[in-house]
Amino acid sequence: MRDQLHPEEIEPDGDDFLPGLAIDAVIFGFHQNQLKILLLEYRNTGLMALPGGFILTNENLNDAARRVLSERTGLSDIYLEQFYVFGDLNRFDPAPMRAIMAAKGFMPPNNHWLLRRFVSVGYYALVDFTKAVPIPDSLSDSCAWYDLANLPLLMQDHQFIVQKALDTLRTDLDRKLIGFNLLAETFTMADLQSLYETILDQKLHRSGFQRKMLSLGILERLDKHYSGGAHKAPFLYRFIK
Amino acid sequence: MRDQLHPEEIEPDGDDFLPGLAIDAVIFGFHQNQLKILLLEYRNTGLMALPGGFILTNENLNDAARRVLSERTGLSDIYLEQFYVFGDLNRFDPAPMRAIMAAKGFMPPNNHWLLRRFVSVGYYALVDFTKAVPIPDSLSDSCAWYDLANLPLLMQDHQFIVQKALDTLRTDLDRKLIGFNLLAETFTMADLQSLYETILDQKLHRSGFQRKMLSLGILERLDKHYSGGAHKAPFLYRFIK
DNA sequence: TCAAAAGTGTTAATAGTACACCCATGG
DNA sequence: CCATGGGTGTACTATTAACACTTTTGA
Repeated sequence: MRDQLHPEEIEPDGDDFLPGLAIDAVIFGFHQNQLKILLLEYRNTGLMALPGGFILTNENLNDAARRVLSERTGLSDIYLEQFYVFGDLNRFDPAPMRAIMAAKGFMPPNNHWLLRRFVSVGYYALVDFTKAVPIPDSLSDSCAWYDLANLPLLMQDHQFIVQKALDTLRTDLDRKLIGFNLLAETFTMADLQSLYETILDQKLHRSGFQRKMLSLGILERLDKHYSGGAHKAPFLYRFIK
Repeated sequence: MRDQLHPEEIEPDGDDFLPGLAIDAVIFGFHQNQLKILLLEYRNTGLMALPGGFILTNENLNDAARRVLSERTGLSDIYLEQFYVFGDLNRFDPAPMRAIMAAKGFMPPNNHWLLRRFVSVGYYALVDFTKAVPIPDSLSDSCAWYDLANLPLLMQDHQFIVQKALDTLRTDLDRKLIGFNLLAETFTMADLQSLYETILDQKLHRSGFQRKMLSLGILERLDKHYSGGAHKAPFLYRFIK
């Protein structure tokens, strides 16, 4: 359900927000050949959750998602995509949220708006790991990157949401030019291939990959990158805007 | 926003439903080589709209969509897919809904729940045209098929929703085995090709299409179909379950 | 026997896979 | 001068596209 509270969200009516509707964000980053996502931790409860938020009554849904993303990463202009709406009744379980609020010393009434049923719109986002600055929300104690391959136990159905986001990311990888949003401004072909291999969880052929990427006509070749390694220096590339 | 009202929906609080959340359904059918969708008409207002509905407080989101589909077509086990959530503020315009209710002799108070802002989950559905029995909802005067290529003016952003559904249908056509849900139980290869050509709005090569479909291994060849035409009788096919 | 439509075959073009080769680089 | 990684070349294969040929059907 939800995890991010501003002071006004503690109020029992939640009048500033659309009722019963939330956003859950699976924020992907890529670092040292590993896919990572941002998770929030509620220390006194042991609960971990996806970043999320609510929609202001005078705010577009997609803008609310961008706001959540920006609040958790400090970044704007993030690649963002809706991928599914989670609306099953069995998501409804007020216990974790009550525990989280209690751990913060707030005892909500039983009819508190945060303890009601929520339908959640899932978004996935792709950010430059080196640029993002994870920032906890008002109810969580930490916001940090976690290896997708080695996630801790997540509250509610957040594990399922992550899986669905990853599935969507994989099928979108061909059709959209997604890979580039996870890399720094310039990168080598090996960086790009490693990203693709990590997302798809399979090895790709080096020469074929190189020519396929170049044939797309979306890469600009820059100077060579001298890493200090004892081998031919690879070209750097940049995504043509 | 919304168009389908049960008696209990006329009540000003809408307590039986999740507040501010609706479903809009783009229901595709295929007949005489034309893609069609179901539309509702509100005669006294001149307004036309997509079928839609709300989510009961004790109902799964996807089940609500299935219910709406079933109520408008008389069919169950319909192919159904979420495709987008429409949550922009500029969708919010209570005038059409007020006009619709007024035309039915009901003057809603200004704070009536149906006149508030709605976020709408878009679903597209694929149904067998010959089996569906279009049924209006309690506020509309007709429910009928309309040529996608020649749609009337739709209320609010429903034209945009249809376009987005069609875009999704096209990109899904390869990845999922979608085509078959729009045809009768048995069909000729020409029927199937015509369906694909209509959805994609482009000509396909006959022999290539035939072999590609057969190579998928999902078609069962049945008896020949003698149409009375002065030409070779085509085989009928059925989708292997 | 003819025209129309259906099924299959043939070839060319294209894209994808696998592997090989040579080059640059720093130790 | 060697090991390593990088860029490109080439052969092979699978898929797709384009067109041709043959068969069936009812008039």
